[in-house]
Amino acid sequence: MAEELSSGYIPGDVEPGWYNRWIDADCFRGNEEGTGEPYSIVIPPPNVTGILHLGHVLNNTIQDILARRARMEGKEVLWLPGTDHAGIATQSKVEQQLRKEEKLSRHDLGRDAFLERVWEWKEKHGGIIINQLKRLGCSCDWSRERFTMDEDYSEWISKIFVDLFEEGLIYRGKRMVNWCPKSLTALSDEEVIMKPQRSKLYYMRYRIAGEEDRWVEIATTRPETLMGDSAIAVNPKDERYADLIGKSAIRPFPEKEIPVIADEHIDPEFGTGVLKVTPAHDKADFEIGQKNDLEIIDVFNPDGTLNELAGPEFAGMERFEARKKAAEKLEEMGQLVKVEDYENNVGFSERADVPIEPRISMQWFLRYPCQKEAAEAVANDEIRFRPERWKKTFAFWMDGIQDWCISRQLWWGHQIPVWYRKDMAEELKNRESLDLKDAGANIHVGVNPPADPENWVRDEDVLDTWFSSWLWPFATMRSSQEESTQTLAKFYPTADLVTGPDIIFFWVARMIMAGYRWQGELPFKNVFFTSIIRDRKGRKLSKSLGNSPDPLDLIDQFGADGVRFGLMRIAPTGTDVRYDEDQIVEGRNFANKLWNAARYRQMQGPITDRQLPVADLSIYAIDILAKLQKLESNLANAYEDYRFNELTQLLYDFWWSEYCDWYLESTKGDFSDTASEAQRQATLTTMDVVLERFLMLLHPVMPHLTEELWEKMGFGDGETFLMLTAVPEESVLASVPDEQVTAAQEQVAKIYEAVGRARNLKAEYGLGAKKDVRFILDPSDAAFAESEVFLTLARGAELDLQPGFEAEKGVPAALTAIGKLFLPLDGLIDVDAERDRLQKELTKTEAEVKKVNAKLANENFVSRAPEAVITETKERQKHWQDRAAELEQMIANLG
RNA sequence: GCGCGAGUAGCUCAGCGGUAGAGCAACUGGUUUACACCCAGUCGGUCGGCGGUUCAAUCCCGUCCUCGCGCACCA
Repeated sequence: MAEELSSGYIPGDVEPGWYNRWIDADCFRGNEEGTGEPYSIVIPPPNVTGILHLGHVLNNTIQDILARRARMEGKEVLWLPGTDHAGIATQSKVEQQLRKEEKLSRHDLGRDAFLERVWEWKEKHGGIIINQLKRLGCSCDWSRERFTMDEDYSEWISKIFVDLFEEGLIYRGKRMVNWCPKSLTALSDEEVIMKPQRSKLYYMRYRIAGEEDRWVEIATTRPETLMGDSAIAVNPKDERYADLIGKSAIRPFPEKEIPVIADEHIDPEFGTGVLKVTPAHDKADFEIGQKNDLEIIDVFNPDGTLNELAGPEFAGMERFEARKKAAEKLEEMGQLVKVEDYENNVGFSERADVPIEPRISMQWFLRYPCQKEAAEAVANDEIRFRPERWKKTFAFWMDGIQDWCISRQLWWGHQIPVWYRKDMAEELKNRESLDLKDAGANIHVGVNPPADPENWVRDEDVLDTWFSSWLWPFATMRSSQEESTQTLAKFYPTADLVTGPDIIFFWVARMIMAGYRWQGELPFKNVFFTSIIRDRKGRKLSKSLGNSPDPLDLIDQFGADGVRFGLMRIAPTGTDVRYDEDQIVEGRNFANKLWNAARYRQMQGPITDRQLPVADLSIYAIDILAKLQKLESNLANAYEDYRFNELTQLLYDFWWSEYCDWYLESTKGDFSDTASEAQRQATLTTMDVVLERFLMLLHPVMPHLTEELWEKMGFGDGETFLMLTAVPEESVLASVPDEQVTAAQEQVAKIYEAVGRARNLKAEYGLGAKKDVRFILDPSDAAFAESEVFLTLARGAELDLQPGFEAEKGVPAALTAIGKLFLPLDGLIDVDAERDRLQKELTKTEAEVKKVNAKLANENFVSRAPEAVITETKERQKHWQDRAAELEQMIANLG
């Protein structure tokens, strides 16, 4: 029921209450038995360890807007939420805590005890981000919340591993991988970030074996790996070194004779044109090694320190320490020629932010399934990417797709469902490769463990977290045991996926392939890519820079609705977003503006039945209703194109400018003692119609505030929720003839324009605040009858209609759309000031005349431009010419 | 190196063939039937540079400059 509004909107008093009421009433439930057209989104699962940052706010606000809009279109909506287990991030957080608080490593605890700790940690902190999403107002169906380590979900992981293994797409092999010496695990190519580094290029010389004082010079950035050199290589076409091929060089330490070989890969232009070949520590070198059957000498330990193979003085030394030491040693031996500054790109571990080591190790790899289907679906727009340009990025990656290293040397995650027979385990572990044809008596690959587990040992590794996320759209809707479910039948494929372009390969591409592989169809129809939020200086938001505001602080300060609205106004249309707190302030201000406009309405009397009295509608009422109608169609277009900034701006402009600044102000006279009851009722009804419809339109963006006003104003019946109310399809102006609407809008536009002129005149003469001024109008239409509203808006006491009025010299005047307007100033006439003012306007007008004349004087324009453009230009010419003539006359009259 | 995107008012950004727009900031003036988280007014732009297409270019094309991003990578 209607309830009085306070003078300022306090979001903190309103928002949490509404969220609880929605939850209690089960408003977010996606009903698989519902009859409405289905609309579904799966949330990009945030890390269970994570806390909300602005990127999440942006992303989830968009999803919430889409979900709420769909509900109000009468659709059956499912927004399915959840979190992922974030293997490396979570494990290292718990390890860190363990080290700090108990001085223990995970190995001290052992696998099972450690995992128990992780689960404890998850129980304690895992709900944080979910609660933060709730505070934002996200209308997720929490009854369906999923976690990638849930039992059901985990079964899926084993199942797909087994499927892919049996299909021959998963294999184990000894390969060069990206090794993170800090997290002590292999990483996929996607988890390596190339960063330019200021390095040094070391020029060193190796002696040629069997020759008197002959040396060969080699340039390298990594002298610490020279102990692992097993050859040096030159380009076969490089004449400088042709005679060396087949000979040997002496590796300085540990001293050893290594062959000089020829390989096309070597660029004669780079450095000295000679490459030291370290097959164990460089991807390219590894390949050269394979081709030439070179020895692989791994001189590193997994943690990035050097081992005994590097020699006793290097063993145990950290890799960058060893770099210095190796250079010093070469120097001492007289084999360091020079050192140059050099900038090169070095791969860093995305999570641990340390340089990765290319390292040979035994890992599981996946050849992607359904590549063709995925590539085609995006190429032919069955799955639409927005903005479209990401299609290209996707296609490019799909085209050069590499096998995916899916094993991780971690404990937290889905353990690989492979068991080795105990007595064979060592031998199998070291086997160069392993795949389908090796399975059988000694290797068990299955969802369930072998029947006699005591005779088997399980592969210790876990799977990449993304190996679980790529199943998200369907594995959240049915278990691996079920053929289908009602939920899946109703809501799969999902409609929209909202995510960042930074995970287009990590997640989006893989989900598409998984969708085709296990569901036989695409997982979503549209992908909307948001972008990265930066600060005003264009830097990425990050904790270490301290430029990343805590969204919860912002919500406390400005309200969730204010944050949502503010962020949407700067939402990306394809590029990065520059975050600016002023925008959030604007969001809050807008909420307050709406609140107060509702409050004003409330002060004028009880709510009406919202049946427009067509015969009594003023031109201003018709105008605002027409603008509301226009707003609805503009909004529909903006939604169609996922233009969130535009739709927010449309809502803002309509309400603040069109409704509050103009319409609401124009009605103030309707509530005076002299106004008729019919007039008053017509205005109140118009206001109610506009406000009610506007609350519906705004609701997806500002759910709490709109729901509150809906209730407090008394629009609902006290039982239903605005969020579940369908927006009527019928236009608010359906009962008014089009010609009448057009005529009213034209007239109102003229009056508003003239009001602007009048205000301007007042301000120019320092009377901006005065209300008792008298205007004289020489009207262009003798039937002019809108004096009252004109005076309300322009704040004047009298509008004296005097056709053909001739002013005294120096009386300020302005040309308006409704006629020539004068502002008589008793005894205050300043002829010079008025002349200057008019002259200024004349100058501007003449510039316009000149522009338009030039255009019409151009024969090419007149003969080739479309008729409509020429007509319009001629009209404009007349308009400016008339105006200039009148201004000239006015100036002449001043003497 | 290849590809993508951006450069419009002091700031954050819209507009993308036919009279350059908003909000903030600045300045002037204001308590008026809600709102100072407010109201009214003003100032402010060779739309990154240079060419081209067109009757007409901020918008299309080419090229260059600056910045950001992605991919690849020469040790």
